[in-house]
Amino acid sequence: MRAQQRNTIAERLRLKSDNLTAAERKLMSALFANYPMAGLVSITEFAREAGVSTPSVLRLAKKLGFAGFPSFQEELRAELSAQLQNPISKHDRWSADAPDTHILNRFATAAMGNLSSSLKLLDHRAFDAIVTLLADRKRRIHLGGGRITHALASYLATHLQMARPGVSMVPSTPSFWPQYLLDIGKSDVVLIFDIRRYDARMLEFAACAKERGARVVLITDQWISPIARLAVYSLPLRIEAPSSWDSNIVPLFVAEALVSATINASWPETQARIRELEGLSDIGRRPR
Amino acid sequence: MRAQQRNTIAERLRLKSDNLTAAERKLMSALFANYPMAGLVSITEFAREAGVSTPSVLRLAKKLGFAGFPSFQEELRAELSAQLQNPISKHDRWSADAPDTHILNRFATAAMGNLSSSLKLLDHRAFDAIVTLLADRKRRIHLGGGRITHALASYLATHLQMARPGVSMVPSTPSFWPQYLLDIGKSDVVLIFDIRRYDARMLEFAACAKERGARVVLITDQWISPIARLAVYSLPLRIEAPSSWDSNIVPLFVAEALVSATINASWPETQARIRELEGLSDIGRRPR
DNA sequence: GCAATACTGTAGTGATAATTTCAGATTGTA
DNA sequence: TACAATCTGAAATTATCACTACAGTATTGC
Repeated sequence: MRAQQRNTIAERLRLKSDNLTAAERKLMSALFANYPMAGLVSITEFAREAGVSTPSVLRLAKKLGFAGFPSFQEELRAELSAQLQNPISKHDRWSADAPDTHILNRFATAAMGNLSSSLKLLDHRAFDAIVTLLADRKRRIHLGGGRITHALASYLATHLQMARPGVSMVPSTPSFWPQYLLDIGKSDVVLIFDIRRYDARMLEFAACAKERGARVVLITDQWISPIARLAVYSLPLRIEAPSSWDSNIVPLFVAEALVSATINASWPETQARIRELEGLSDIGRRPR
Repeated sequence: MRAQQRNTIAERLRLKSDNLTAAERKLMSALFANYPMAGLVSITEFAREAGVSTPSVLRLAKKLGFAGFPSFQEELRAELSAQLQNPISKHDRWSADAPDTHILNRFATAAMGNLSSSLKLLDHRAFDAIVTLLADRKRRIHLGGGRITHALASYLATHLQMARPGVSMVPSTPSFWPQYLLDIGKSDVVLIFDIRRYDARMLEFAACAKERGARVVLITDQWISPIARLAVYSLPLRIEAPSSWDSNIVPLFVAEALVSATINASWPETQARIRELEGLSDIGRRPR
């Protein structure tokens, strides 16, 4: 029977993924992280890599219809061997079974290209300087974005708020801006996401903030928002996607990297803050 | 010293091929006949395959500078692994002048690793099925997320709204849920982002929505939210980051790919809608 | 809230793999 | 043909691996 089964182990796992236990999912995930090499080590090592016990590996192998770990491994080797025979296959594909033209693969290629070329263009000293600003607790941080990028700014705000006090979102409604600007002063930092099509009103906001002495930091696309002229630092990123609009993966990447670097830059205070947050975080949740 | 050696085992063997003994040459040709798979079996089997004894294999391994057969094999695996991971491992460094340890480079490596293994894990048929649901204009779409993932859901909502009518966000305040649930019916789709730490209230919401006949779709992490049991489709993604919390780059990637695929799936109607949107989009903007 | 079920890891055991030892085989040289 | 040097594999030893039994821990269903 087993010989009839044409599917690869990867496919079989995916099909069964609904009725796998937690330990088995850990294994699946570890295997896919480096497929199929991760499974070609000893059962002990594979188990350790996935963070489970050896019996769990064995149980998974049996669940997939193998007599034991060695025969599971033999199948993996056979697959790999077959794959190495025809050089055209797989390698350049992201989602193993989907065709190259599948949107997942096309998007992955684009995202990968964007990230890679953004990072080559990006000045890491500017990045570090921005981190220094964000980590300075004497400054207040204001985050803003346009219609689309608002979600990014809000994501960054949520994370920065965990790291430090004095972080707030610029209201998305312009009519609230006057009173918001009132409280922006010399030591403040205004970080704006602005990618095409650039938001004319956001430019006005940035100009007002700068006039009041705030430092403007800009995250924009390769065509560079006009806000750049007002900004002390601006990071231009690549955002092309195989779709009718742009991809915000790289801006999100930068946002996450900024948060992480900011936290590292002021770890002792941040750690204390996060501890405190943990203590409070049951509030607003229902008891189990 | 050995660590310095950059050559592959194949190259090293060819260099040494002049002073190899008869048994060792047998091994070499057996290995090259099916490189490197032939060497990835047990020492016994490899010896038998080449027609020599096990000590001969061991002697060859030592001659090449390895401590024993296992470390020889480990090197073979490492070679193969590097070869298979091609698209990722090309860039030893992402941001040109920054050191490898710079957060930008570490984050980029993690992000690409996550993307690559998520796509291996991801069932593209489930993805396509979700797209079919999202593109079906007879269904209404409800998007929800937890504290962190709310921004993702909102990002997806913004884009889907451009593509089709009947898209709305699940309110983030649970007290509004009863009246919101009231309007959820049999043909509706509820798409939820839920990554650890999983939101217990979101689970309740999903359960209620399912009870009312809606189809629940889940985007989650590799440890899989409990909502998966209610969902018709769930996409588990990798979200590890070199920071104290998780990266949402891959979920955003999936969100963007979903939008793009949804638009493609119903292009004529969507095109008309986008044209109309263009016409309206001056409203709310000041004249230049 | 409690019992029943399913899941998971620890510890122990048998099996197999890797390594060492050593004697026999092979080769080249006088 | 004898001898030395080298090579090779059988057998014994050691280390590691694959597997089983069982008991503790979560989860589910009532």
